[in-house]
Amino acid sequence: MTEERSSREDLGTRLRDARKYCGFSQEEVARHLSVSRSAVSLMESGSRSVNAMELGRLARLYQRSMESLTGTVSSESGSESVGLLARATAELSERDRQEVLRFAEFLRSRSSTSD
Amino acid sequence: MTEERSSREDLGTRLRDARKYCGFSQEEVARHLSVSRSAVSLMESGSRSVNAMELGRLARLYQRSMESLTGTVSSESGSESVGLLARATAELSERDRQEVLRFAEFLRSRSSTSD
DNA sequence: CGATGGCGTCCGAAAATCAAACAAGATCGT
DNA sequence: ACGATCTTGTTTGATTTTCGGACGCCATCG
Repeated sequence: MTEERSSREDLGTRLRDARKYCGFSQEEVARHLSVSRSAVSLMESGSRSVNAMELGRLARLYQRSMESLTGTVSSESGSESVGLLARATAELSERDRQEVLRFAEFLRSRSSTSD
Repeated sequence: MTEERSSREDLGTRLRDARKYCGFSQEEVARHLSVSRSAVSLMESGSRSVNAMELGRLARLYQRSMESLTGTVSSESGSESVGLLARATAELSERDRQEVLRFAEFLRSRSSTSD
């Protein structure tokens, strides 16, 4: 909950910075998103969550990538293996695929440090 | 409203495709997001909105960009002028900047077709 | 100094979300 | 083939969030 809150606040801060950088008022942004101005204020203070579509429109309005707004790293360098695994197992039988997935699940649960 | 709904369904479909491609169950994704499994099901059917943070974590889990999940185009080719404008006005006096913004606002309200 | 614009915050009403529960279909192990 | 297990969709009523309007505050404008 506290964790949730802090990253929402970070997002809010970035949103506010981006908006001010572009010279928009909350009112204008509100109209752009079809929400009330107070909603925008709450978003920027982290007291209201921003949904995916709103994030998309904001990114477009502010000329920024979504990632730069949320602060998430698009792709952690270490493992691009996920897609490849899926591709590989797609050709196996339903049975064997299940095996592989089970094993992968096992590995995931074993090393719970990373995602 | 109908518009809102359809793009949420699109997002849901992409989320479901991505999840299946990676071989995850809704249960696993739910744990990853710290939500109930039913929530994931509703997300994928478009009956529940996905907030920014959830979208971020999903993008990371599925090894995809947020844009590819929401289907939004990161930057519409036509106008990269917004950032530039902001940069330019940053050096003006408070007064003059207000003038410019007022003018920009006027232009925006004039041609209400685009964003 | 009055007016205006931008913003934060509070409020009750309305909507969204929650998790738990059940049903259904598929696949598994034996 | 049969029961066990897994995965998913859907419903339900309680809870939480969000809504937009209103108010006050502060800065700037005229």
